[in-house]
Amino acid sequence: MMIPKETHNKEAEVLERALEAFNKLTGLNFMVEEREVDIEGREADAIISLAVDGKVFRYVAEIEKFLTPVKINLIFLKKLAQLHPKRIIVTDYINPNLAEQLRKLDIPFIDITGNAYIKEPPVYIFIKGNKQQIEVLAKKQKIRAFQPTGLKVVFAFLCQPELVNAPYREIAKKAKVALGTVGWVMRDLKEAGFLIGTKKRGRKLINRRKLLDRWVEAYPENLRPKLLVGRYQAEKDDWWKFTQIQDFNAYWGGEIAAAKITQYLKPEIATIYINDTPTKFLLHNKLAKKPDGNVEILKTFWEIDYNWPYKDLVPPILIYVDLLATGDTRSIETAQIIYERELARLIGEN
DNA sequence: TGCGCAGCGGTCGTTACTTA
DNA sequence: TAAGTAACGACCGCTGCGCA
Repeated sequence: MMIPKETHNKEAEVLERALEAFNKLTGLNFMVEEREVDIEGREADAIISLAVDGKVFRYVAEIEKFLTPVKINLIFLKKLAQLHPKRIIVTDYINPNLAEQLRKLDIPFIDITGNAYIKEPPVYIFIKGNKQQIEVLAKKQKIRAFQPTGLKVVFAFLCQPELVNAPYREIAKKAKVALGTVGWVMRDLKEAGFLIGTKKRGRKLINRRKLLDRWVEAYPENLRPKLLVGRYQAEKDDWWKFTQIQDFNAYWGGEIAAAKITQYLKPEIATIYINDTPTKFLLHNKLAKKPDGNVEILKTFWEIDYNWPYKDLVPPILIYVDLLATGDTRSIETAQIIYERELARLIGEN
């Protein structure tokens, strides 16, 4: 995929400034050894090294802008999969919550305000709480493909890649969006390097893994909150084992769906996607409204018939993203299992 | 300091027009 | 005639200002 020169310059600036801030604050010397290197067939932003007491620690620097909790969980997944040994996140700003999350997952980072986490025994550095600088390096671009309606279209494409060759009207129907939206999303996906071709020559979705990552980052922020009907509390923990969810025109998502597929997880939060108003479902399962309850009900947003044997579960992409959004280690590990079993073939990694 | 209102900008749906 | 594009308007959310 072609990456604009401007993007490279901004990433280089983030790296320079993060190293400068770290060195100034700690008195140590982090330096760039190589830029844009090929590591195990994947392009990495840079190799940086830190020399302490005659020892040199080398890291693959991954320059990330606008870090979110879900993005961190994705990074953790790659760490689990051992895609890059010893990677360090270099970013513009890490707030104290994100810093704690990174430390818990043992992911090293530095940012341009001097926040940092490095654990290389006997070296241990953890700096958080440095305030974000007012000037912003780059404004977060609003791309329609990753706005609420765009996310619905991209979800339909990820679940049914052949849908990109359907007429816009059919895409609009399957993704439950307006016709005009499809045109905007197609344009965005082409510009971002996720779609090639024309209706005449045939369109094709490319860089699907990266597209999935972008969707997973954007969904919890831009679409999921709009789907939430409410949170509820059940009388018993195992209530869900006795419910035929299809009778209510609904699907299990998140931890319950993951538990049913993998038997690896003991569900703590029940996520339900429902087509109709949930009144009958609530009454039947004796669910009471509670803001911090462990049952969350969301509206469905797709009309595609996903081809897999679990008719009472949401498509696996949705299970994957809901697990990543919960954030605990076991859920992230389960997300990785779902990815390997159900998603890798879908996005063409096998 | 907190609340409410107004204005503005962005998003998205509808519809009409263009193109093949 | 079907499919894609563009224009327009409605709606929603954010921000800033004024008032209590």
